[in-house]
Amino acid sequence: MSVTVRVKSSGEPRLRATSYDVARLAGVSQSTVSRAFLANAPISAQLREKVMGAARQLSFRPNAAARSLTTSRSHVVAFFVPNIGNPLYPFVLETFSRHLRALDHQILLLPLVESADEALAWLIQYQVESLVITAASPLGLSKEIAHKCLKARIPVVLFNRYFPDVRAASVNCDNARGGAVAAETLWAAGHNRFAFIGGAEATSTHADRRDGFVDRLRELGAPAPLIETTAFSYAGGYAAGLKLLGRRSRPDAVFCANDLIALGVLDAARHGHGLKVPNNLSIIGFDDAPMAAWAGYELTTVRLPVEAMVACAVKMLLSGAEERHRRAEVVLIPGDLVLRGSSRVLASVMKPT
Amino acid sequence: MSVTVRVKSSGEPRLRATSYDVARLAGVSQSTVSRAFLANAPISAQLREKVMGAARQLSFRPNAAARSLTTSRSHVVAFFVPNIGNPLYPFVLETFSRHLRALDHQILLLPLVESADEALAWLIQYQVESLVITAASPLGLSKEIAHKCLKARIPVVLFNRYFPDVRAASVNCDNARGGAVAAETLWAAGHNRFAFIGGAEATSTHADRRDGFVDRLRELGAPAPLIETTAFSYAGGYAAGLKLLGRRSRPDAVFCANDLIALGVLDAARHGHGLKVPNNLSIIGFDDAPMAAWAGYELTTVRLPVEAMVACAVKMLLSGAEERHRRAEVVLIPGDLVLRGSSRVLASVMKPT
DNA sequence: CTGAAAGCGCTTACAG
DNA sequence: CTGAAAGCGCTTACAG
Repeated sequence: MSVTVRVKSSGEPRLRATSYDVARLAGVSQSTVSRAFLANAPISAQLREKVMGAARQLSFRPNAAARSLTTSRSHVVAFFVPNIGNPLYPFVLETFSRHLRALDHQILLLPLVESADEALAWLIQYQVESLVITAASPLGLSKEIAHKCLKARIPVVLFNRYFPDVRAASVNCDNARGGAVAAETLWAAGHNRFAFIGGAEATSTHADRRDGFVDRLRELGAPAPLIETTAFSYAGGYAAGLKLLGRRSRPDAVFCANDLIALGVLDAARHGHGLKVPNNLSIIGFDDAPMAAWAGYELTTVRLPVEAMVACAVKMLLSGAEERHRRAEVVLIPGDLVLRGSSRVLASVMKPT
Repeated sequence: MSVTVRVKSSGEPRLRATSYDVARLAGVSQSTVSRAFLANAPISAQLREKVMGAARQLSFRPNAAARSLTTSRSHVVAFFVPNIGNPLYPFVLETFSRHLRALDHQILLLPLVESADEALAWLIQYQVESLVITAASPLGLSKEIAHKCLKARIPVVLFNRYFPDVRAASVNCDNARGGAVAAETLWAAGHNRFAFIGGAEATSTHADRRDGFVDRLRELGAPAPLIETTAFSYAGGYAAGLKLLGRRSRPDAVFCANDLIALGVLDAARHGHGLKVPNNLSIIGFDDAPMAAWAGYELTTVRLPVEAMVACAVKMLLSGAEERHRRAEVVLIPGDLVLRGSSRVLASVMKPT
């Protein structure tokens, strides 16, 4: 005997309707109700309509847990977003949400875990189909999680991150190219005392942006830049900027591993050392966080192509489920330079011959 | 016959283990396996240990979908976060994540929906136990969603938002008190041409912050402030600031409905009108977003007590599940003023007699 | 196209 | 405390 839907006088169902309730109301079998909610099921338009009418009356929707149990598919993608401090990531998450909605997949947030094993247990418990990791967490946890997931046959997509020794799919901005463009831009503007201020050493974003910058400067015949490392944060950038710009021969062109750092450096230059930007110092960041466009900063930066990166990640996510034995792919998507006021444009403009 | 766990040569399970697999390996009944994973189930320490050992070998965790089906409890809380542009909300979400993890509840992100009915259908499909709404969306969608959820007996907690005509539980910063403190602070500093720049008129944050400010100024015998309305964003604040500060008799003290607006006004003052802050103009915001503390802004603001608000919201969430007939509660939690450089402190300091 | 029935992986009375 | 069995609400061969 199945549960009866009791209806209060006010008309709200007290218990949630099941497909049996809908079947009874529509005068069809339960299987037919089930088919009415399946896109390509064999069912006549007539019956489907009858079912849908009854379903509407009862506010019925197929129970996702039951569906997951029978199909062994949860349609759940978990997200591990340790870099919540980066103002770009809310937009990244929102973009993923939009893309995944179109494919009827849901976003479950991975809670803060203490170990990769705990994360894996959680992923298994919630029948997560795949995992998106948006950053390297300080303790190398995300790398370990990625590794264990792959071993457990849970597809992983790394967003703007990769690990040379973990064969997970990965979508990245072409960070090295972005660094190279920054180098070209600063060199063309007539600068000659360069610096790079990076974030956590172990991250691919740090390393690739730095290498792209350093290598291109060398190719151009420019002097080698100073290299400074700090936290991927405003406070980190401020501290590093304060220190770097206090040197005897201070740099006149700084490329930072992300916007948060660049904004900190910019404020350290202005408020800590009384420098003019870009007159005394050009600064270029990376990401194009919303604040980069603010009138108080006008930060020249390399824009992270979020939309294209997410579209690519989602494609990998879903294909990964089927061809999970495919080689791990690392995709690079070019990011455009956004020229704003924090960097000088032309050497000839600033230093007329 | 139940599914056998096949093990590859490399040792990774190909199919996920079930409680039957664990039972077989541990030499106990399947019910015992189930009990081993339940906190207060009747089971001897000895058997539990044996089960746990087998479970570890097979990387077994109880399937949440199956559990949800038998218990009719999903332990899933859905989040509707339309105000993703506010840099405070990533932290709000992170704080919720931390609090809910302790209670073993999961966070599922509500996708962008087109109607309240669509949202409700989604909530039913995913067996969501309760919904947290963190803001009013432009089209009044969140209000409608809150209303329909309550009718469908899905507990709703509004975060920093309430609707006079929807009896949902709600946790708020004491916005009116915050506005009053801003008024007191600016009046004590010797200002006398006040303005309030708000966001969407229909939101309680806008209305309460404005009313607290306006009312307290009246009580103090101060002149009534100009009232300006714009979008809850940096661009909105910048535009409003540009306009307001171009007036013949421009205000010398502005209180903004949130930090994003305040930061926009501040930049409009400095870069659009060449004004000095706080010499020519004091500005106070609301929220204490990370940027408010940046050296480029030093924004005086009322700090949203996120930790306390989230703790309270989580308590409501879980009690709401049981005492859903309780009166809708609107909790106010005081937020402290954070004095920084964007507001003058004392009249006597600035205008010595 | 339609319906009756088995089964997904759990929890929980029920009996011992 | 322990086990055998029913049942949660679906999907999907299977038979017609």
